[in-house]
Amino acid sequence: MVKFSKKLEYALISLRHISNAGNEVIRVRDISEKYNIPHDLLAKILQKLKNSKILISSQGINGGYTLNRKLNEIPLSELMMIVENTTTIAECFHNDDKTCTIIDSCTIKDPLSKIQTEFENILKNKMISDFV
Amino acid sequence: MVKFSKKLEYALISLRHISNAGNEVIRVRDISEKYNIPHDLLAKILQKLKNSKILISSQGINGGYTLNRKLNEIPLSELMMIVENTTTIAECFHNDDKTCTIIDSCTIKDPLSKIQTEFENILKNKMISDFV
DNA sequence: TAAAATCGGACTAATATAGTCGTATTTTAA
DNA sequence: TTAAAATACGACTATATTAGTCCGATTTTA
Repeated sequence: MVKFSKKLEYALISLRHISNAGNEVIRVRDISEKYNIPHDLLAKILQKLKNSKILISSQGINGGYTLNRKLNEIPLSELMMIVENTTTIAECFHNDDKTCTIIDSCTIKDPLSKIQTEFENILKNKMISDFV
Repeated sequence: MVKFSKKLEYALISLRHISNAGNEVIRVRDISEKYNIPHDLLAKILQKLKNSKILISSQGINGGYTLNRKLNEIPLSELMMIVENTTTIAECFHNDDKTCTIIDSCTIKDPLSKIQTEFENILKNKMISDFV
């Protein structure tokens, strides 16, 4: 069955928590303990969110994370890319003005790719705020 | 990344092929060879489709499969359940007439379940014919 | 009756996900 | 100034899922 990953769930839980905390700086440990998420695993997920500018981090003894972008402006697809290290599938140029140069190797032709493409389009229109 | 399985793809390819063949009986070997799909694996997938009444099989030397239902009447979600041995997620009774009896343990509360539920609703409205 | 098809359980291999470990760096309060 | 506590990050291990294989049984018909 198609499943969404734990990493995605941990990211969503964290973003909700940090978002609800307003300007307060949130430590990895705070989230890890409250929601029973492995600390090291969560730490890496939040690092990725920081590297992609969704969170802001501060190191040191009073360090932690705060939000850098509004959750209703971040598509779910973007979050999935970030936490799961995947790149977007190739854009399809097989459009009306006949600019497609990759017809021979076009992956959209097979059924699974059609599903995958349609699915990813759906995810682009779902914002994180819709789920937390 | 969320991915759809090879089994689902093999099922879709097979259904398209059998559908296009009209009344002709199609052998596992025909599909297996034409699309380079492992024979034994494909055989089991088609067996499942037969057990769930999407295909009709005949055994023996001239045996094979034919279609039993129209592809535009089979939701993608149903096909996924069949080929991947999964059961549907629990129906949510948390509806207007307040008949929900599982609020305390309701899994829809966490973000991932919200996504999963929405996603499965989408799949119910996509028919196999939309993808093959 | 032999060939060729489906039937189906048990098994193995490959891949992806989840989680752990160790060490470095940064910051700040005592 | 130094110890504590936080993030930073690569490498590693464990677990779960998916993909594929193997082998024998049953069914049908030329």
